[in-house]
Amino acid sequence: MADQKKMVEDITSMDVDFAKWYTDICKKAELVEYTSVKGCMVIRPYGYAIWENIQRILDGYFKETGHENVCMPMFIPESLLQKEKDHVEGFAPEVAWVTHGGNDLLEERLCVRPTSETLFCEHFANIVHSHRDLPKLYNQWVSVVRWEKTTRPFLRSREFLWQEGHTVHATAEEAIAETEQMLNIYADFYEKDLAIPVVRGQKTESDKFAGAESTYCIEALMHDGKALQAATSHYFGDGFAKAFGIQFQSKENKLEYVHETSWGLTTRTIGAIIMTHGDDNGLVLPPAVAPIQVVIIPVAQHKEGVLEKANELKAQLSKSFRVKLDDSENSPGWKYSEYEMKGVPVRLEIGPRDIEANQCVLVTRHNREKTVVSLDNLPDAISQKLQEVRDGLWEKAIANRDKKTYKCTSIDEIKAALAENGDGLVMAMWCGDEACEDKVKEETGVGSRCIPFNQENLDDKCVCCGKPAKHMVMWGNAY
RNA sequence: CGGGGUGUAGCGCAGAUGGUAGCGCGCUUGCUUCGGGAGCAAGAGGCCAGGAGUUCGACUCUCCUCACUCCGACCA
Repeated sequence: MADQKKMVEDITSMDVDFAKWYTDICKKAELVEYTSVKGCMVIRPYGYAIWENIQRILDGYFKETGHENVCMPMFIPESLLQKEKDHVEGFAPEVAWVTHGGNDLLEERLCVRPTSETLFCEHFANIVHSHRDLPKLYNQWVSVVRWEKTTRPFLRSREFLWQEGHTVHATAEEAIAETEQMLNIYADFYEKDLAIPVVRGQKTESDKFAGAESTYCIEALMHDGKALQAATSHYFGDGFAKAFGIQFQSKENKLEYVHETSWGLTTRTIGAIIMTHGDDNGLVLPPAVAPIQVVIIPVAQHKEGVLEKANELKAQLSKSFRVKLDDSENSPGWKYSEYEMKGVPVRLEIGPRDIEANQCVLVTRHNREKTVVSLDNLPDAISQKLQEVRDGLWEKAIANRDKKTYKCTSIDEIKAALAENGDGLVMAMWCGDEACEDKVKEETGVGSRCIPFNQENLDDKCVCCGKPAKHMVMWGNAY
């Protein structure tokens, strides 16, 4: 035992090299594998199972709030994409084009959807005629393609999975309410289900979605102090409606344009989970989306009765939880490390001594605490442990965010805070002028992430120019 | 897209001045083990990223391409 090996081999420590640590986790926890197409990765069964859980939960929230799923084509004719000027300008640099069908050159090239506003608009124009047709609350779970220059698993791939919601409404008020509702659904999902704290806010003019009137977002802080846009929700006003001719007859028999929204969340969420909760032993998954919530490790499984008991527990617990029993020939120690690497929230150890005493050992992943519990009322004990993991993750994430949130009233203060404590979220006042936004980024390296809904008056003056401040802005270095 | 780094067995790496490839882990089989990555024994596994040169001969030298990766710029 004295020359016991490192618990987990080949994971770079997160404090040594966070980026390397991240890719190590992605590969060693068997979430992704690279392919021969740059920037396009295989999401492996364990990684995809996380996504399936994310989908299942979110889709439930969408349905509860009256949304329906649809599926649009993956190709957009160039002429359709070009109907909204800002939109096409925003996306043109990163779209992939299909130019041939078989051996024949297409008359009009087709873009592989980078997002589907234009397709939805074309469709809405066809099906919306009367105020009785409104609202239309649609969503789709698909993949989109953006030809990114540099790529990273989950955080930036050329093809990624997401859901994009698209809705049209009779009034601006209704559309704005929808935008806010969806942002709150995302925020609750992140905070309650994923145990990732987020800041809700609005993007500045320069940072909003191409073609949107206003863009809202939730921003999360990763363990290394960088910010990550976790989800967005856009209000389009009637801009797209006018470009695409989406009109309806109102009760007053007037022809009016619809008001539109869109909102999305991507597989990047898996990256957020990894970078918020993971540690040097591997992944740590919030119970709500963990493909395996409880892993049962039989100890001395060759001995009489051990596997039988383990199977019995598995059958019992599978009624309430996602359970795996690992009865492979690997040693118990190997299994402990393996499932820690994979982030399984609760481990259940059962051996001859336990069976004799009618007990088992439960170990929570985030703190590796071991508890001996009775086999009576085991489901209750597990429920409690899963809740402990979720709450433990939340507290850890909140503590990290508090530690890395800096309130500053001058450029020098920003520089000093970042130099002293490393990357983090900088809260500072802003006059609303884009020149100041750019200058802060230039001088301190942190860009504006959003204007948080939760405003605090840190100062009367803009952190940059000293003129009267309009908002507190959250600044940060982002993924 | 700009600047670095790396491509040799599934993974991590070694291969001085050119001579046809090795180590650890993993994998397979057998036996012994089993409460924090077990031990012994016998095995399997390589177009040295790809292409073009130089050379009697290239993993090794030259050029080109590609991929991965890190740091910037940009983005979900």
